[in-house]
Amino acid sequence: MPPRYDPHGVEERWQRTWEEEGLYGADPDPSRTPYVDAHPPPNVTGELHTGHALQLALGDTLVRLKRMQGYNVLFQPGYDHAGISTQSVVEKVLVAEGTSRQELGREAFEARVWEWLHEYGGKILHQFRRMGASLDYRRTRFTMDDDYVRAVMRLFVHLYRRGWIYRANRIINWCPFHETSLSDLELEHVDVDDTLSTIRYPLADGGGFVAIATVRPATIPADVAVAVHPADERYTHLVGREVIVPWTENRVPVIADERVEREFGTGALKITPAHDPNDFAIGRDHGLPEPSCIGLDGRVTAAGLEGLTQQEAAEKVLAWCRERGLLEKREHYRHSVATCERCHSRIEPLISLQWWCAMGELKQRGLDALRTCEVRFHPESQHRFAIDSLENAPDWNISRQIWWGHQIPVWYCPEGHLTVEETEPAACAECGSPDLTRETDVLDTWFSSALWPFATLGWPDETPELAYFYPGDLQTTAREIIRLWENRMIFLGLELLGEVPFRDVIIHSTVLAPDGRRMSKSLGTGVDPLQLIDKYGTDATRYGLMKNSLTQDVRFSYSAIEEGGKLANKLWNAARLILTACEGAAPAERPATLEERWILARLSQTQRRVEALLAEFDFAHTMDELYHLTFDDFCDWYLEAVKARLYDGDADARTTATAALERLLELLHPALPHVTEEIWSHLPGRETRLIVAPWPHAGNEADAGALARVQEYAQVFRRSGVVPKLEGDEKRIFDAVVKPDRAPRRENGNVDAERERLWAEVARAEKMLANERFVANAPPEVVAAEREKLERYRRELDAIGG
RNA sequence: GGGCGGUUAGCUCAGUUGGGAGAGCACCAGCUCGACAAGCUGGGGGUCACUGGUUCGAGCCCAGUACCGCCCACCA
Repeated sequence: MPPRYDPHGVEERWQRTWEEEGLYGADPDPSRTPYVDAHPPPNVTGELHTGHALQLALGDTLVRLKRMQGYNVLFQPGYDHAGISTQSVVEKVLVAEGTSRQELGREAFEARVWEWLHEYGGKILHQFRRMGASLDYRRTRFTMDDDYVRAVMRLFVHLYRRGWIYRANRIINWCPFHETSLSDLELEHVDVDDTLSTIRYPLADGGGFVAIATVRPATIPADVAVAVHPADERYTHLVGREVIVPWTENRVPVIADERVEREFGTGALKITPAHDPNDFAIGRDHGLPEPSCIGLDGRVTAAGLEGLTQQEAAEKVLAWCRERGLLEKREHYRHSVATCERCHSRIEPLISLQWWCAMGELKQRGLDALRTCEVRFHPESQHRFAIDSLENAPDWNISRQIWWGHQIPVWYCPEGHLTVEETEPAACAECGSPDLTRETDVLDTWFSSALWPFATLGWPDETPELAYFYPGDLQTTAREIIRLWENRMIFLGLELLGEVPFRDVIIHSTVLAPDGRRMSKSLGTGVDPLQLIDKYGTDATRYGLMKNSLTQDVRFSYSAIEEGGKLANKLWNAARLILTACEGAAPAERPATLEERWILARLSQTQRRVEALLAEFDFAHTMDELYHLTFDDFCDWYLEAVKARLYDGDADARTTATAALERLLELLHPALPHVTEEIWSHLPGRETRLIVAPWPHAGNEADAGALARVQEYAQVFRRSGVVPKLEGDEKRIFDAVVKPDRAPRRENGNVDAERERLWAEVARAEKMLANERFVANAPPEVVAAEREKLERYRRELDAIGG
């Protein structure tokens, strides 16, 4: 065993060994209790980032604990086909090759995507392996696998027959680059500098005008009304009259609606239902028409402006207004606009025929499960957020106009009848026409992701896996996908299988860059976890990420990773001492010494503490406990106390030390799997791997405080230089650990300073105890604790001759 | 605008029903004593963001303010 622990090579070797020996695998076994964590499938084109790394560290730590505790653990891996993301990546390749998706045509494009995926996709699961994630890789699933596609089709047909899927014209977010609709959740809002124009709409019956403010004059040709707030006295006399829209010179009504902000602009709002979500809602409620003046390519279609960009059209319209004295003013205006989160094109709100999933009953079932805590989000604040999100969930736009994805299983006949089947029907269900055309839209990626916890187990077939592993137990995810994913898995699990897919959802912290900003490639603030693994090792990276994971947002910290590296090295050297000090010593029989009873008690105590912390998913404090157990208790006190006997060849000391080390390794394994398994393999007589070693039973903790007095006196000695009066075992341990004869000589000043400090403490405690109100009002145990402290300070003062 | 989190040592963060301000890193000093210099021991360093309140006593509880951040919404 070399004097330094080097994770390189060791970690990858164990990752291979565990997987090859089938120790990650889980199969149905009715004699054992299952524990299931269906890990969020990353994008098939994705790369490991710190969010994944933290997510894996948390999930894997818990799953390893459960495995040791005897559960039949299924940690489910897989990929998501990630519709728009993947299509974008491949399209970029095509552009670089001088061709395009349109040129290839749909079928060839899809083939090309598969080709690309076979070559470049799916690398991220190899990166998951580098995190030591004990996923059952044999069971890797892809949301475009044949079986999975069948599950998605079944879901669509199921929901359609339930009457919850419908087709309707609504205003949607249109991405002109990807040429598809996007859900609200796929947008990114960015601030832009813009111009706010105030334009006068003359009253049709003469006698003045109404001025409105707009940032999009190009949409004026599609105006169908001007709206004012019903309580706005400036305008009440105009409601019901008509104004003339510039450029088109159409007559439109002035209407009253409470959604108009009186304070913004002039307090009057032009209504363009076809190109603004808010206007769309107002228009529908007032029964207004919905003419359009902008096409799918983002260009203007209005009469006289055909084919112009919106910028060009705006200038023409504004010039028209200026000539007629209708342009009141133009001013700089900074506001946020919606962009596509993938390509950052500006989103066009358009009215379009789309497929929708009604949320009514599904939402209700999900809410019931959340409110009764059948599923619990952790921390509690995220549980409330999940409920709020679901309560406010609008109907779900499930169709996308892209090519990479699950094509919607709807066929149209020439008569316009719809046939909805899982597989291609021979004829129209209504008129029998064999002339069928399939819907070209594909489904929203999250529609298929929502099946993950059960489609991975074989649903809709009644497989042994589904029967045994469903419902699962755990989900570990990021905050931003609670609405996109978690809530939908919950209500679909209830709808399709009658049970929630998991009990607990850990919402982990967001890892911010060291400077406190969001980690992002474009800001250059990202930290690459693979580089961390290369530099510090996987165990250190896992430890460091989990150490700082307590609050909602947490800054990345290199020093926390380094701390993990030190912990691994410390452990390594503790093992080196125990294993090399007295090789080949003969066994003997003697009662356990004070320090031996103490360390075993401390190990049990920490174990129970760790179990309690992990039951509450408190990983940060778990790391803290493990660190101090290893450094302070195990190395600095216990090993220092028994070291001499180990070198003297005391076989009992070695036996106990090895047993204590085993316990320590077991406690540390879930968090630091590699270094612990490596040390474990050096222990004599190992028959099983640590990864599947049984989690220990908590033992006797009576002696956990046995060294308290020695530790107190060590403090006093180290500060004052006065050797305390101790006897027997206590003196022996004190001498071995503190080594008073080797300590540097102290000047009298040290004694005086320590004496002064203790006197101050005594005075403070005496004052508190003399305070009648304190003694009367404070809880008895607090008063008792204060008396104990006072006694301790007096004892320590006595020890240094105060 | 809404929701949530944060503000404690130079940095990253703990601080468990209110009762002696902590850890790791960094810094300084001393230790090569048969595991580990990625070590051991000690030390310096804090107006616990601010204001007010409750209390014998507040980092912690209450009210308010400021600033930082994450998520959501979108007033055209």
